[in-house]
Amino acid sequence: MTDQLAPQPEQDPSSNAAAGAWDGIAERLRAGGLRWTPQRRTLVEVLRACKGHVTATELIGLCRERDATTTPSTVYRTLDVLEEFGLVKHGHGHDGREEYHVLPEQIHGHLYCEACGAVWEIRPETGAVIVAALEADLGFVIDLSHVTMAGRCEGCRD
Amino acid sequence: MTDQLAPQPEQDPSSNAAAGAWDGIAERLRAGGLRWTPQRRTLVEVLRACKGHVTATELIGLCRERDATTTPSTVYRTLDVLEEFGLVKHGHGHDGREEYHVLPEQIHGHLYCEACGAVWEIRPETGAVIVAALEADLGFVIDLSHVTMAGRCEGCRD
DNA sequence: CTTGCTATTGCAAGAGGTTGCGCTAGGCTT
DNA sequence: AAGCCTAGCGCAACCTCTTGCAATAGCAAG
Repeated sequence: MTDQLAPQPEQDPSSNAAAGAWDGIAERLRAGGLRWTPQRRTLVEVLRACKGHVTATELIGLCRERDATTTPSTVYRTLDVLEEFGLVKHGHGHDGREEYHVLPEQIHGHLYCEACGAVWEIRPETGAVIVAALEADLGFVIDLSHVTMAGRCEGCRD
Repeated sequence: MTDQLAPQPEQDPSSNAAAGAWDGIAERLRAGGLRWTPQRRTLVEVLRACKGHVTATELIGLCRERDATTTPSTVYRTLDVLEEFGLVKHGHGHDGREEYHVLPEQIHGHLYCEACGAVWEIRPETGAVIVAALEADLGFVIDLSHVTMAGRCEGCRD
């Protein structure tokens, strides 16, 4: 189950780009009748320092480093709120566990190799082909980043 | 979160086709040094009566109807064994929960509409396009049936 | 039929995630 | 500066799934 051995793995060039996207949150929350609490502040600080993908468990761990009193339910609920504001987006890894995409700039899908455990990114052009195929078929517009598809990478198919 | 409202939902024409595929299991298990136990018998009886897809939770419930002493860990472990024999195949629903495909005759993917909750099947031809696109891109061979992709169906995209 | 090896079982504990509920405390109003 | 309304918090309980371990029971051999 070891990860990140892929020949062409997770590239994150403009990682924490648009870091300023977080700037107005306190105000944006209040504008919607929501509140800016210490717990939310902690989670947002953690997320600002994240690039790409994080699992919910990792986020809870990181929050606890800053505030040992962090409770899981609060983190999950805050993530739901942030998702409504478009600041994070949740998905499911190959095993169904939750993982969050921070600042989903460029939507891309993921492939998990069941044999070597590596995770690959689907190139945007290929993703576009997939999305187009489904739209042509059923008129369905999919969110390619919601799930990690499983299979076998080039080097692992017997 | 109600399901099965799709205009073109889950069709299962030859549902429990190849029901005979279950016939030799006891012997096949023994041939591999494994054992035929009452618990496995119960689960297989339940599976024989299933068509298409079932969640792990549903299976545990159905087993308990036949044998109230059924324990979850045994069911999960038996499902793993049956999967190695190709009799079932596990995947993950849109929310990451496990679901099993019984007698995976024709591999097909699923789409979940986040708005209306309906589940749609991806037509084999469309699935082939998707698989081909990924193979051409990265040489990756995916298992389209492992996950349920999420998005919005024709009637639900604003 | 009895014996013995070991695959399986059931239990208990634990990890990840969700939910209902009473109390706390943001933050707008006066 | 004080008060009120209610969003959000922490807790406890529950659900799904996994894993380690000791005891049980298939089943093949004698």
